[in-house]
Amino acid sequence: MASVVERGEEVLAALRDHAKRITAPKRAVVEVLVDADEHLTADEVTKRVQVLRPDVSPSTVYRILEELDDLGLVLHSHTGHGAAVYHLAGSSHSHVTCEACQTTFEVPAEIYDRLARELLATEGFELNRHHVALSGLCARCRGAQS
Amino acid sequence: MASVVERGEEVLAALRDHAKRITAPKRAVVEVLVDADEHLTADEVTKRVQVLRPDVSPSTVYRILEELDDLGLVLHSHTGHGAAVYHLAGSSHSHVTCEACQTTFEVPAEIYDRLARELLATEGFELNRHHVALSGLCARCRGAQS
DNA sequence: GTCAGTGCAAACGGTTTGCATGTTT
DNA sequence: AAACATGCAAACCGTTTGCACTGAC
Repeated sequence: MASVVERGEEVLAALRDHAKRITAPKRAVVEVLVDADEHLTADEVTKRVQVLRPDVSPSTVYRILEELDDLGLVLHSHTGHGAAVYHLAGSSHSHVTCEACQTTFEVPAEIYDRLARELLATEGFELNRHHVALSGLCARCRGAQS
Repeated sequence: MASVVERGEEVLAALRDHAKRITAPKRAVVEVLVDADEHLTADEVTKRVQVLRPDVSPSTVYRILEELDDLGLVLHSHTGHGAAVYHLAGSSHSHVTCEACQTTFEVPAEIYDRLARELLATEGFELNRHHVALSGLCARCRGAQS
């Protein structure tokens, strides 16, 4: 596993390779994403970026996230409630979001394998494992149910 | 399979049972949903309702859809792009949405069964099969890819 | 007559965009 | 210097809400 610094450098190198300019806001966004353990909304990314660089604007963060997304360096997923969440591309994973507490969890992408195969075989539908988070109840909220 | 008229009456009866009032806008929304073959966004429902009753407002349609949803008479699902889609509750189904053409398709809920079992066993996560639509490429768009 | 339901308009959250300015190359 | 990236503010889409009024019961 690459170190945090290495991952950040990789991302910046990929930007350079695609003839994108390396700017202070981009460095900050990449740093925030590399350091993030969880999945962050654009707004959370913005807030963390602004700790480092107070005058980076939300729209710039959106534009940077979109650029990184287009290059496949970042993935976003929709949770069926509220804002999309972003994270660095890397290990193949999928998401599930708890309808009660709104937490998004990663689950191994392999769990989708059979589903993906069946969808392809029966419907000709090619599943994108990361673009939406499945919805349901997490263990904790399931336990806490009234 | 109940006829279109019967389904509408069932829904209205359920409203009555829950001490909800039966109003012209509600009748129109139910009629639109019963007649709809596809999955409709709130906006599409509104437009169709307004053919019957021009001064039903969008907010009323949202409120009615929410009421029907709360009572389990209507289901909505989020597609990872744009507006949520609504349809009458009934046969158990799940949805997949094509990222290219934005069409939402129904697929048998049983396709999710193994996934649901594995999520429950390994993560303690209880899948809600209808609340989000899986994302990917439909057969047609997969073929048309450049 | 009462109260739930409605229409309207305004607010909302999340995201995108136009434009003038700033910064990387 | 040229092109791209940024900040700001305004627009945008989908949805929700406050309020005064209407209509179902």
